[in-house]
Amino acid sequence: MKETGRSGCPINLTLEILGDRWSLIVLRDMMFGNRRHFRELLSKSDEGIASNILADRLKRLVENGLISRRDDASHKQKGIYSLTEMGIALVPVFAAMGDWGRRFLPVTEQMSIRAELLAEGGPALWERFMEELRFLHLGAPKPAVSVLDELTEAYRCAVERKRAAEPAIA
Amino acid sequence: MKETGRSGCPINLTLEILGDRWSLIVLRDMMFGNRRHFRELLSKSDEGIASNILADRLKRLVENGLISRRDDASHKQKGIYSLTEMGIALVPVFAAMGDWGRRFLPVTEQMSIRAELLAEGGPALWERFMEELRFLHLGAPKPAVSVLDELTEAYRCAVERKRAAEPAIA
DNA sequence: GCCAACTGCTTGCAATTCGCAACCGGTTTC
DNA sequence: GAAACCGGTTGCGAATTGCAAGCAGTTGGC
Repeated sequence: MKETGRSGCPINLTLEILGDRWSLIVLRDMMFGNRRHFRELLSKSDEGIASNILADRLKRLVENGLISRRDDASHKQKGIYSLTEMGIALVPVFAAMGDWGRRFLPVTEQMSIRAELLAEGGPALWERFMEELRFLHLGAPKPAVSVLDELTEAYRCAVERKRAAEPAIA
Repeated sequence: MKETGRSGCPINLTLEILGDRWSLIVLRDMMFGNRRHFRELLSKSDEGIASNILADRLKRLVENGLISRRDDASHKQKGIYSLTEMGIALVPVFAAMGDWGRRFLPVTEQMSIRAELLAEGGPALWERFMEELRFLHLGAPKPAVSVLDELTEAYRCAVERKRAAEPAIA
């Protein structure tokens, strides 16, 4: 996590920045859940990140150039976190990790639907998704269709199906 | 790192297993450096992993099914660690991470040559590499050509070039 | 104008993990 | 017979983590 490592290997340097339990979780929520505020990231986290950890990771991610922070014009205390191009470029990494995880780990069906779609779509879909993230986070032109909407809708449907199939648990 | 997380998200589960500073380093050395013994992984590590950390990670990786351990017939004390199919399937993840790292982080030229080749080769090359890893680690048939040799040779050449260009440092 | 709810964090503290170094019994080599 | 090598283990101080509580300033509803 600290930049004290001595190897210039891409894998090593990547792990020095992202090799912990929470950094990629935060980025995942910003990317796929479109969470942009501190409280959003804190309270809507499926994994229950602690506020001090979240504050530390956001600071570190800003320092490392993966995200940026600006004040929210509508609320003097709110800050808005945005992905940078460096953060957006992690889409293929998430796609690869998600695909691996859904194949080998005990994922829940509804949580893995997005990973499945992303894997099926391949690099072409990733590029469209990245274009959309550039619109949402960097003010680039709005793409014609929303990949995020498709992923989110598929996830919502999967949750709905699950809920219908097991009403006792819900 | 502990499996106490509560989300069935593929990314989260992947991070619970691999989300630390060393696990992927160990796998990288086994995969790209063909290091199979404890001492090999310990002393030839560019990053200088500590022996207790290495022992812990190897144990955990075995427990999680990413690698396996068997005794070396040629030496009563040696153990041989092998990648499982689950570990070999991380090739696309390494490719994505390596490509991202080499684009956005201060990598050294010679260390990033393999990441570059892997990114350029795309899924077709990754599959050939995985086939070779299945040969090296799982006893599958030997492929006609060795991707690992190509990557290693390219790396060796890059080091050689570097050494020739800056003899004072070497 | 007033109060409750909400904002992004910070602080304190206990428990876990990390990183370093030294060490260990057994094995192989020379 | 000695030295090097084998895969780890142990001890220990430092850093990190996770949890809970708290905080000053801001906003929205009435």
